[in-house]
Amino acid sequence: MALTHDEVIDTAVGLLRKHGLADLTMRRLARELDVQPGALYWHVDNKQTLLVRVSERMLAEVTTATTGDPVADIRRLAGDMRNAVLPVPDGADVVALSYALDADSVPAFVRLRHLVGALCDSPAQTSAATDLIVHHVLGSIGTEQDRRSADLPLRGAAATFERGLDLALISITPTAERRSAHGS
Amino acid sequence: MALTHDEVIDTAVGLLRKHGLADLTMRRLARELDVQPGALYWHVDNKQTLLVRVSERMLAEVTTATTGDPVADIRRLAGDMRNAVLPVPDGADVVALSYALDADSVPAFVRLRHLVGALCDSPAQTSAATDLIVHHVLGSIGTEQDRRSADLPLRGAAATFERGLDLALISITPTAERRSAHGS
DNA sequence: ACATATCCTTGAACACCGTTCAAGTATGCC
DNA sequence: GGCATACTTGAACGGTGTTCAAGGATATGT
Repeated sequence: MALTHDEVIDTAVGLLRKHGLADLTMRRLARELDVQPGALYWHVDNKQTLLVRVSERMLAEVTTATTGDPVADIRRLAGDMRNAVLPVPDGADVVALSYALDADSVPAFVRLRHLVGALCDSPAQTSAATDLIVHHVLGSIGTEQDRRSADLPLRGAAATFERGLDLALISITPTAERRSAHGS
Repeated sequence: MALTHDEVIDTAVGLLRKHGLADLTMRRLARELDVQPGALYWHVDNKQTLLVRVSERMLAEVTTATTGDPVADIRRLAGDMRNAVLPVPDGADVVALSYALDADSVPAFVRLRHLVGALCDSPAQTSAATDLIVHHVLGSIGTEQDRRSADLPLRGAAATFERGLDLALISITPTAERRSAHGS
């Protein structure tokens, strides 16, 4: 059977999930597929674009339902992204690259921007708030993964993630709701 | 003359500044110092810790004066960090690693945390807000650098950075000041 | 002045890496 | 069968981080 683009990407994701970026090499990937390294270059331009595809695949199934409350939806979407990326070593780095290079090709990012837009007055504010949230999500995950791979303790990473996300959300929550939620 | 730890780090910073991470190799660094690659390992444990030292050196001179207004100080400190890291290709990646592994050894981070703490009620909130700001600063720079190195347009990166920072700051600005600044 | 101990460098090797490309093999179509 | 298109091989090119026995330099003690 001939190799498939999807087969290459899926195997790459599997390799990343199991061993991290250091072991996701073109040669290792070729070995995994019982193929010579050169064969991969028929299906993929180079390693960088392969990583972008890997990132898209990692986030492909992050598409939660809408509840009607945009703030709750954003919180849930961010949490789902974290759950999808955190167990994949070096996942945050890979996803950050694809956010920079081609954010529009990742449905999860498009949806996040849409949800944030519903709470913002201007496109500029929507961009700034979306960026802030994405940077926080990917930054938190990245820090956590860097520490994990260096065998350093993680001291309540999940709670810090949620708290930071809440702070980011405060800035785009309508003032009325903000005051009522202040005491919690 | 014998090689010095500082000389190695300084040359590494210069190399990173001029050519980016791809050209900051142990061999290239050794060539720059007219030395065999093995000699570097007397002064540095491995490449990862070398990068952490490089990051510390990059941020070493980011220590602005205090004006009395913590919000203004934070804004200025964040801007200075951006100015220090942005012109160094792949600088954000390198700094993110050192924030994850050893944030306390970078005075700029310690100072930021101190300033944020002055506006927060609890240590937990201080941690979350500091994380949020650092993630935004490094995420913005990282996105900008990734796009630059891929020859993609940058569409008002500086303005988006400032706006995102303002949003993050809203969440820790005392409510009274917040209402008065809302109309701008 | 000589021996010793510590500091630092060399040179070579090990086991990898991403990428290219002419030449070869399959596969489907007329 | 012939032919074009789709895909793979095998080998090479010029790199990479890291280790380590061996050796050279340098300072200290006598």
